[in-house]
Amino acid sequence: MRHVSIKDIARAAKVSHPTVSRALRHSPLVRSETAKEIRKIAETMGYRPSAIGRSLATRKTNMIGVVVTTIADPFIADVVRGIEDTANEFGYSVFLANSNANPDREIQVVHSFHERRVDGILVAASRVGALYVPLLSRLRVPIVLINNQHPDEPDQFVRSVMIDNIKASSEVMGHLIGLGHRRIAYIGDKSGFQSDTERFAGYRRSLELASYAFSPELVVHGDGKAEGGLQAMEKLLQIADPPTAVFCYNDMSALGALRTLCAQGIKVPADISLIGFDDLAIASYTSPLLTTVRQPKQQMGRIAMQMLLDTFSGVESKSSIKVEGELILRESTAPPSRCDGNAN
Amino acid sequence: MRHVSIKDIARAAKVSHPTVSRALRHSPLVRSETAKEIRKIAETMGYRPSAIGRSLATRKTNMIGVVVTTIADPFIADVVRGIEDTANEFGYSVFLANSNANPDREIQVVHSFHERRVDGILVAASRVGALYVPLLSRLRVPIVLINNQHPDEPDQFVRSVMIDNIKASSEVMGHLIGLGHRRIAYIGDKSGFQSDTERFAGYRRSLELASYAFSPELVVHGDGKAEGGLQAMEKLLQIADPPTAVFCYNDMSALGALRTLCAQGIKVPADISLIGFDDLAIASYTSPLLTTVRQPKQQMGRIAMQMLLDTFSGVESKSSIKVEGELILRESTAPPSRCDGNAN
DNA sequence: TCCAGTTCTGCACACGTGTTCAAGTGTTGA
DNA sequence: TCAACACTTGAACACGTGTGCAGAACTGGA
Repeated sequence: MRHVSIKDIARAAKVSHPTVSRALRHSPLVRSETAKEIRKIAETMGYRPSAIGRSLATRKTNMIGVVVTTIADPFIADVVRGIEDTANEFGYSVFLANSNANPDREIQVVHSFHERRVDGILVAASRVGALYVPLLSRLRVPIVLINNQHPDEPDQFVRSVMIDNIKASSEVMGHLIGLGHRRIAYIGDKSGFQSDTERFAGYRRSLELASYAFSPELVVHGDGKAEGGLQAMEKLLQIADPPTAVFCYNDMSALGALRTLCAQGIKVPADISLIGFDDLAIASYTSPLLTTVRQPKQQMGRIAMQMLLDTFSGVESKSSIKVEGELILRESTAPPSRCDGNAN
Repeated sequence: MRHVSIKDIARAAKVSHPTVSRALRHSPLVRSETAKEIRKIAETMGYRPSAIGRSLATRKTNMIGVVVTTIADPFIADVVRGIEDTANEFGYSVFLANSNANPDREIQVVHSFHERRVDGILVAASRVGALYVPLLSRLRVPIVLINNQHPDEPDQFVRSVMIDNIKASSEVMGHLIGLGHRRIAYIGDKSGFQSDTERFAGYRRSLELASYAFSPELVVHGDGKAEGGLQAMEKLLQIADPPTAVFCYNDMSALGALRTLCAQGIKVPADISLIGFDDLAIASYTSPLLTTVRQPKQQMGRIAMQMLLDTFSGVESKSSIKVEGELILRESTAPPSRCDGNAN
């Protein structure tokens, strides 16, 4: 016999297994001396109740599934940390699954979570395919999306927590415009991601509010990673009238952009101002230190998990929560040095 | 009824549930037309077998537990990615648990994994407490430690995969010494971690082989994170005869050190050479690009998971695997510029 | 001593699956 | 026609836990 079971201690304590079950769960239905004795024996025998057996009986697994694009993304890693902390605190275990942005893999992950009968699912992937959420929602399992507004009509099973991208984006632009920049570029993620779309919307709207021209050539798409930012910046430097400031979709892109600038001997912020998004740990260790928007990453994870817990306990809660970003001014932005091409 | 069970399709197909079980598992014991019919019905009814029920019957959960110090560490995140990829490929799901280097939490995690009856455990934490491994090994569950040699006597349940620290460390020192450096500092992790101890041992031995003096003031302990590297570097710059080269325990420490150097206007590598360990993605985006030792992080995760799979299938395999690091020469090292203090 | 009420305990079943074994059906050859 | 055999199926049980319900044991009062 591999593991000691409830019946083993029942035998040792000369009682029936339901009595053991009750004693260990501190049920008032069992005489306190008996309970104490049983607990002592269980302790001695190193008994640990099987979550498998319990799950089968209670139809609750106390497990949640977390699907991420890749855990190697520092932003996601921080979110997952918040999730896991909270989950652990409330006795839940988390399954981690990387989708690698691969649709087949995503479907496989959903099936896997389904078969394991997770109590809830958290999604911290940059993209939620059209196929994906419907598939998830058919599971009739509570789901919370992180930085991924649900595209379809409201669904009783799908909730979300996200950052107020438009507002944060407007603050970024307000800062740059306030410094005197007029030719401001935007380095985005791959198109189609909600976060990117919204941050870009804030960028565009800020230009309009300031009555500055929108130049399509100043918008370049990266891939949300350093390499994409690096290449995007190279493109921006090739245009006839390059920008004096660059707003990057996220810090990793900014890091890549910074690399390109540094390699070409362009000074930041003297020649070009650079601003990121996320406030990854690394943004405090670049040269110059990166001005960026702080996302409460870990807290977003905690909130998402808490929303799930609320759903489990039947607590009424909002189906969507928006958190605020915070503009962190460091060293990578300054007033433009050279004369603006189209000054009036 | 919440989920459709095997009995539901048995009823629908007018057969008994064992037949359904066999049909779905493609057992040759069931007539092929019957099996086909059953599978069709199962498909239609959206049936997904319950892993809970299956686990109870088979006494295998196809789940593994992964305990890490914190998933926010980029090195660990990459290792976990390799683990999860391989696990997923073979139908295993992974539980992720952050210990946060908190002993209470570690014990809790072990209990949690035990109750969930995971088939195996992977540990990618920087430190394995004296309390920790014995507790784990009492579970009689296969364990693979990553970059954490098991301290005690050989244990049939505990295996390990790790990088050859001494060799890599010697290569680093060989490179620096070859460039002409004599005063080489070492910025370590917190004391007591095996990786740190071994890398330091390589450092020390290389000095001896070159017949260079070992100066205790050139050894400073950080915390394995950027902040620790930053502070350690500040200390090194305060000593009377500062080093001409610094070997950092890992890239995060190097990043912090680089920040200090940059802030004080010290040029890398012109004034001081800097070298890291890990080859995190970010090492390719610093200024200057960081010379470092590449650890095959994702591959180490894959190997560790594969060792676990081998154990499950009873394949004989080594109880300890050592992988090689690779010195990646980039821009942060150069010959020393100033005269060595104690030239002979 | 007996009865009613309270406190405690165990039987039986449920949860969803896999497996052993016996029995059923059909086929072939004598 | 019957036996031997292969093929197919289902009854029964196991895995480990939780729970409704009946009944046992105990307590207190008349």
